[in-house]
Amino acid sequence: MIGCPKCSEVGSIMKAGYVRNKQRYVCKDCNYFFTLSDPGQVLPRKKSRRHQTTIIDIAKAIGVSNSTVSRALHGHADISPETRQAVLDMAAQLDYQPNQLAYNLVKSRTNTIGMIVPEFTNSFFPNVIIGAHEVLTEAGYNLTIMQSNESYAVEVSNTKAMLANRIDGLLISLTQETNNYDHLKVFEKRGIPLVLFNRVCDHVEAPKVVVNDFDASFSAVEHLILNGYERIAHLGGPLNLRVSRERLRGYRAAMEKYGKNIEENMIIQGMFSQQKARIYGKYLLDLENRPDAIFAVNDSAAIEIMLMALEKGIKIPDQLGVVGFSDNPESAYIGPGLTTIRQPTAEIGKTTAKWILQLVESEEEVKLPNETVLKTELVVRGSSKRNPS
Amino acid sequence: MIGCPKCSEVGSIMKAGYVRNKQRYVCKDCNYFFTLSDPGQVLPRKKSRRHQTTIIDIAKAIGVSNSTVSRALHGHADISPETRQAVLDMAAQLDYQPNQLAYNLVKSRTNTIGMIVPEFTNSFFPNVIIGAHEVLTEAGYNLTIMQSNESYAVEVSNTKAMLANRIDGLLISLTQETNNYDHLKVFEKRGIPLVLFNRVCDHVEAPKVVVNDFDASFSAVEHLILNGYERIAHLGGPLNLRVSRERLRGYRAAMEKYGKNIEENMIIQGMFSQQKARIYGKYLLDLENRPDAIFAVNDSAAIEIMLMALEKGIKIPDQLGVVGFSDNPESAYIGPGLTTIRQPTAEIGKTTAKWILQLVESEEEVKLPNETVLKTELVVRGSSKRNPS
DNA sequence: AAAAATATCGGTAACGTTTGCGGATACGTT
DNA sequence: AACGTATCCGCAAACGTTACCGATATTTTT
Repeated sequence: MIGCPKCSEVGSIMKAGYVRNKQRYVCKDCNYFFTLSDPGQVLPRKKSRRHQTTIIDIAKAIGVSNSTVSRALHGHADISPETRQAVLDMAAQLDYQPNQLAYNLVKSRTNTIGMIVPEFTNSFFPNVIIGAHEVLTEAGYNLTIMQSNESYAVEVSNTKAMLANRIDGLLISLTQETNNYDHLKVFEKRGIPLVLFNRVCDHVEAPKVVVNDFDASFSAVEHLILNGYERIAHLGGPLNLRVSRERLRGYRAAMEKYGKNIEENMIIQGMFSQQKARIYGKYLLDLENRPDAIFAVNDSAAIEIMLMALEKGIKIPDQLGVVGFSDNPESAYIGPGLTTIRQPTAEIGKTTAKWILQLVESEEEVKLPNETVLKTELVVRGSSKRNPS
Repeated sequence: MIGCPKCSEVGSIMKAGYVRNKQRYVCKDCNYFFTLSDPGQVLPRKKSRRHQTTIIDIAKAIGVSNSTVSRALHGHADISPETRQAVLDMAAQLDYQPNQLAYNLVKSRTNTIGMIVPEFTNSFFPNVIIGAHEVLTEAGYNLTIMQSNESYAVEVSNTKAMLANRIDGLLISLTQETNNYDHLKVFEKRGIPLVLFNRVCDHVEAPKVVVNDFDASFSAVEHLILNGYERIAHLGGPLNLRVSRERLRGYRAAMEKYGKNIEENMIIQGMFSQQKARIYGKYLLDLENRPDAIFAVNDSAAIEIMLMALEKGIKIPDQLGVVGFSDNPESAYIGPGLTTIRQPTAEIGKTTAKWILQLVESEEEVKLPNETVLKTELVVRGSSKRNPS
């Protein structure tokens, strides 16, 4: 028979359902519900995870309280040299590694900066990362990188993950699809600093780090014009990105300044991708009255065009001038060399990182949004060097 | 007069020093020490940090317990559809974002894989990252990347940071300086899975993902020999890395198979760096009896040599054959094109990630260390194509 | 209708730190 | 003897979640 664990009564026990597949009883006398611990059952299995030595382990080992250990490990005051040394020794002996998770939880900060980039395939973003990584590491911060893969949906999910992981600040360069910025406004609302770079937008109150796209574009097109090209096409990026708009503006401004006719069918604004570049390039080169120069939004596209021209037997730079953007490593070596705009990639990364550090480490919230414009450089190579005809 | 907070005695209170600038008292009767809370003092200042809405906020808002909210948010059973919906609605209304930190702390896992790479400047590691990133993201894991900058000290500090952040697993490619592996053995000791790739070592019990360096090297040198080159130099990497040793072995094997004399002064094993490559290249090209071909450890070095040869008026491939390793983007375009070994970079990343996922998600600890060897491909371009003389 | 099973929910220890506040001693000073 | 100062250390409450276990309320079965 079963007895009540409380009143020890035996006669008044009744079944009372199941809970988690275990028979449950109730004592009608004292109205006490209980289940019987199954003696045949294995003990609650020990955590399979190996036990990591904690502050408490150290405390027990040398007979002090955990607060003392904590203070000793962090060089606080209020502790005697002897105890401190004892703690340090024991920590080494037990191979103690602090649990950053617990630390982060209680401090509500992670010492981690998040970074979301649209792609990794061009050399641009890796180089930006190098720069940012350098100054963040220097300042004692970690860098967590995510890749949105040029997809708005992925970008949104990335920002959520960043939020959940409680990063201290976010560096982000938008995808070519991004038209809605609510996922960024969440950061404002929560007071988590944000810095945009390269692919920025105007609808978010945050510092932005960009290059002088307008000037760069202008000088590129001007360079083409001064080399005697007349009918210059522009293969641009998606217009929701400010870089694309600025580069288009620069293109138009230069054309207008020199009185060149802008043929609208020779301006293409499209997505960034190798495949699209090929399609657009083919379109331009197959025009019955094809352009004598092309200013492309990036080097990948420019190189596609150069390769295509090579196939078609179009001579570069004599019959076709080409200028790219970003100075990829391969651009220096392809054919006669690709004229392009060199961006200060590492500098962009460093500047972005410095901004976020200022924001993260400032007590006040009064930092005004600002915009840093870095300088690019026109690198003239063979693909556009022709004597003015 | 002051009364004792304990025995309410009034006559027996005496001053007993200060503690933190506050007058301290002792009751001679009950021997109770106390200080008086200063009523004029400001209340403990509110946390300046903005309050993030938590599970408890939701629970209070709709009058249930936090455990109910937790269950509702995670799609657990034991919850009615109505409550669940109410929780979900309130969560949306309060703009609740789960605190991954707390989650990680209680679960003792972070859903994050760490990755340490020696450098970012070549395209190799970024491409590996792309591959790893893809499968990890797919599996719901985050990827935290750190860069050791080819420095052993930085690598050690990186591993400590990874440990502190309680990553679930580590992917690592060693620096050229790394000779001691104690920092990796810590991971074994703690049962944290580890996968090495590319720059692996033999002294750690962990899966390794590499390419068939020996075969690749062999075929590269063989290719040179079949193109009529006789006196082939090898510009290799540091010998503590297995890749360097394997490539050297492949070089020797090919030379021996075809009965070529190996001139030991034409084998250089050195550090990876642009500067070193220039120095070693200059040495080789300045030899009074200079080699007629050079097999370099990577494309950067090979390209340095090609540029230097160009300066010196040495014709490629007629007077000098060059083969690199890794197929950087620029290699296809430089001069006559650089013959090189293409590595399946994305594949390396994916394989590495799959391994770590298996290890992380397996309950058992019995996964034997293994080694995955991926295949490379010899890409023949102009820098080595000469008819056998 | 009593007894048993089911469906929902709450209470409360963990997880590993940090930190404010106060206790306890030792020693020096009126 | 009474008081002041300084040093060192412990208590316990956070931080936000999860999960085990027990407790009701409701439905189903006998």
